[in-house]
Amino acid sequence: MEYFLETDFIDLDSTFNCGQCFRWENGGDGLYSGTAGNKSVTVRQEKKGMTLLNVEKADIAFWEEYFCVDEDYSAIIEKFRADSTLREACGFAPGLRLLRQEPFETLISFIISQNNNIKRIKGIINKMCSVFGENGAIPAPETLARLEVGDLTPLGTGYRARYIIDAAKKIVSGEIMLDEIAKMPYNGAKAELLKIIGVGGKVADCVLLFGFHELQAFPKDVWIKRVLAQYYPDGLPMCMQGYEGIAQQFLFHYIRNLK
DNA sequence: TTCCAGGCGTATC
DNA sequence: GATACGCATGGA
Repeated sequence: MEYFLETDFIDLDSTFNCGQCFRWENGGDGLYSGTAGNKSVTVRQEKKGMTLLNVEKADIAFWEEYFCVDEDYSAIIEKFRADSTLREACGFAPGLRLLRQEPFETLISFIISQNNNIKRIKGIINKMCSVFGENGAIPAPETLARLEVGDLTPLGTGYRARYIIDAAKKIVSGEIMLDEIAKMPYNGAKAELLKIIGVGGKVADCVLLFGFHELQAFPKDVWIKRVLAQYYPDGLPMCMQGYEGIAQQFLFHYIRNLK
């Protein structure tokens, strides 16, 4: 069935291409096809929201959650206007919205992302899903935990192969419990994620922000470090407080697309 | 050929 | 705690 998912405003192009997700493809004419968790859908850009083109009724709630339809961005962006740099970044892509992604998929994706570029990240994740996943979804932790480094290196994961396997093993063994992390405050949740080999502060913050919707997480990658040095040498402005992660994403998308 | 990419582990101080 | 270096891979 088709379903109109109403939001205040969401720009699918900047939302899917701002580096938070890796599994959406632009089909042209305002159409995008993507996979999240074990569900796939095609969406069409609308003025206020989007139309889900091939969705089952039972999955509508899932996509409403995924697209965070109840987040009040007009209020958040209004607060951000107190800072001139952030005001420009929001003006550059006013319809950019954070997604609420599946934690394990986000964890594996951002382990792969380290010291890598977005195009390659997408390719590696897509290969991993088609080779080891069911129906094109990200492989289950149990599947990845059974692999050896040599099984993954053909995908191009490079030295990150052992990190991926370590993450999967710690989840299968129960040493890391994503359901528990979801309930924990930011600092404790981050400490748990840091137990995984290959997960440092930046990857942990990405997982918390994109996978657990911890909006105070502020991932510091090479691009954002340049932003901090150039625009915020004395720290982040007050107007970001509580929504540092959303601000980060506007800034990241802005700085990457400046000529 | 060298440099870089949504960094991190390890060694060393 | 800070800093230096190596690391797989492929595109520029």
